[in-house]
Amino acid sequence: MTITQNIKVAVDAVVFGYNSTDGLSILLIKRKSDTFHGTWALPGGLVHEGESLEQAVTRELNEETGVSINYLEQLYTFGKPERDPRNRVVSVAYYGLVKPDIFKLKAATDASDVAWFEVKKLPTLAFDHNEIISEAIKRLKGKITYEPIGFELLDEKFPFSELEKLYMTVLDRPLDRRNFKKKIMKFGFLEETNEKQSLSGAGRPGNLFQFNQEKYFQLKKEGINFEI
Amino acid sequence: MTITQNIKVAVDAVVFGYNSTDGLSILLIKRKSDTFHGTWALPGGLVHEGESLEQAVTRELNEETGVSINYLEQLYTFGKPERDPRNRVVSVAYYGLVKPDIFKLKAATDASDVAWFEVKKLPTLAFDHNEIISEAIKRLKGKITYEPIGFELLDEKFPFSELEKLYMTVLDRPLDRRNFKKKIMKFGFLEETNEKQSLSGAGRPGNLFQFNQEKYFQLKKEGINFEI
DNA sequence: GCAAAAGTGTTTCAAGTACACCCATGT
DNA sequence: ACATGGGTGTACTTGAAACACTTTTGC
Repeated sequence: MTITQNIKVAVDAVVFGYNSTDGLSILLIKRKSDTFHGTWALPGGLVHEGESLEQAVTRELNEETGVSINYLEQLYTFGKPERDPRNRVVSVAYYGLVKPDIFKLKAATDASDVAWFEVKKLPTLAFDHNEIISEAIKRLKGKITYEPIGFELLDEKFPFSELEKLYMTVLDRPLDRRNFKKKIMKFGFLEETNEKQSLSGAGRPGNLFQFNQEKYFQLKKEGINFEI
Repeated sequence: MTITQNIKVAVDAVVFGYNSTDGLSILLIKRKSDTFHGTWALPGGLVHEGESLEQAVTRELNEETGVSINYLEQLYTFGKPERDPRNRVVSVAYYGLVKPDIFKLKAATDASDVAWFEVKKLPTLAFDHNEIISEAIKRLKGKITYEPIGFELLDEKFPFSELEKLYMTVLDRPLDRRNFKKKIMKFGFLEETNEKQSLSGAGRPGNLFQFNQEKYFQLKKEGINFEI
């Protein structure tokens, strides 16, 4: 019954960023170590002795990419014996969402070893990272329909069309503008401001909206259930 | 960057059994090792080097309880540094469902160190196992509403009322008999047989039904979505 | 014959879906 | 003036919810 186990525990992060022109993107890093050298991979690494899994993800993200995360949730744990060719590594995958300013910022700072890739144009990744990403996308699709986490990918204040486009992008299907707005506004946690969007090109500028999280939590406690 | 990590990887299993008299129950074992000696806990243990996480759960369940599982799904990974007082253990929790015959069988064989506990009458458990169970129940509640996994807790053939009671027990709310039956039967994967229930007491015996899994998978491919 | 459980339809109400025209701005 | 994107309401259809009496069996 005395087993000397030598399995490493790692975390990996699927970080999503969004804007209406590029769609949904994922943050990747180019590997520097021998295994899969030069290959793109998810940010992540071994968990330290004294830290929680969430702390490990946050730390690794900060070390490897410099981004700080806005919304973070555990996704799934990947543990096939052969998933790392060197030794046995069990990886607890997380997925996270960042606001557009962080998304934009890093796209600029880009030192060619950290980059955003549109989910439609992902390269082949190291280890089982493509599989992890496809699970993350599946989860995001599901989650966004019954929890209003979409706001975590938008600025504090945003035109309504941005939210609509986001949902269409993530769910990968068209949505009726009027019906979508009716549904969202009925919940009561989205507030309309008086400010107007500063549109880049032509078109009528729309009002800006903001998500009221406290109101949402309150409504949730009272038993509303958000669903798209 | 060379970190000598000494974290152990374990698996724990929340195994659900069901019958209409006792309701929903969970399989627990009484601990024999020093830490938490004599305390009830979830079956589980350290993952071996060459096996997958699923294999580890199945093996541990077999070694510790003798039950073989019918439906198994990863739940969540628990990794707080202090969750095991001895050393750092990250535990990948699974939940599983067993058919009534296995549920019954083990209740009889019971050597007082393996037992079923009704979810309403759980003792205080070792480690963070109470927390794991409450997550498992939450997940089961959610899952059973959008995937027909309830059948994994019933016999091959069962009276319709069993399914109805199961849903009421798990969801912890009343359901209208006629509306529930309408909804389930509309999907088309539940088949009515000519056999009749052999009722123990008084009452009109009902027809037995069976779940047609192939038909369900086919319908799922064609894009139905089950939802209660 | 009475208690226990199963079987069965209709009506009402709420939510989902489909759909088209006008408005404000930039060029 | 025209191209671009934003804003808005109604009619129709479908699904959800509420609801009560009859039938078969054991005792």
